[in-house]
Amino acid sequence: MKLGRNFYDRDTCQVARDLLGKYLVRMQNGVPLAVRLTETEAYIGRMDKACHAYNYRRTARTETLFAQPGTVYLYLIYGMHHCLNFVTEAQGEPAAVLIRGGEARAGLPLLTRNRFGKGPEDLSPYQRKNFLNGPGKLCKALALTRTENGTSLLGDALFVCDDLADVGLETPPSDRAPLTIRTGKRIGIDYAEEAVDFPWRYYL
DNA sequence: TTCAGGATGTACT
DNA sequence: GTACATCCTGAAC
Repeated sequence: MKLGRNFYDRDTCQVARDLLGKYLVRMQNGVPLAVRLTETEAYIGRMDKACHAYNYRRTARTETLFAQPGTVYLYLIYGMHHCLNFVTEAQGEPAAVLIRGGEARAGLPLLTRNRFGKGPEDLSPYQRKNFLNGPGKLCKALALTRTENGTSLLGDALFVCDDLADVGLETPPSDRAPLTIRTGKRIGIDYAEEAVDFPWRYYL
């Protein structure tokens, strides 16, 4: 079923871990796009120098991080890529999970069209391999931009669910195998001093 | 397969 | 003015 507010209203690392293997569903013009989540990272403002809202820093950009759990935090990075995050913990606690990677499960033709401007059958092996393995790539394939910043994950346009049957699709049996969750240091935050070593990256 | 370097716009100092 | 929770390309191996 669709994950509710209570799922996001928890410890951020726990949410990041629990999101692995779940399905992110995005409705684009009535077409369901579904991605199985395989890589996430936790960011916690109260003590994490890698977080945009470190030490409760409140600006126009970080305002979304203080919103209710289950809110979408979407920003532009390096002038050209978007990063999708799910706000966690109680309202007023700036924290979120960055969605770093996934695997396509539904809506493949539209996903590849968004990402590469062509159909699945026309992808090169390199494009197949590097399809959704990065936060910017995932946003491009799902057609997510800052327009979605501040929107809710509890609605019908963008949400996460346990099972593809919730969207009228079939969950592949291989997705039901037990998950092996790995952890490691987060990517691309070399500036974050002691937080560089926090093992807050989770992946299958 | 790996690596270096460039693209590009916004937030914040 | 500087830094940035990234991605792509082309060259070398």
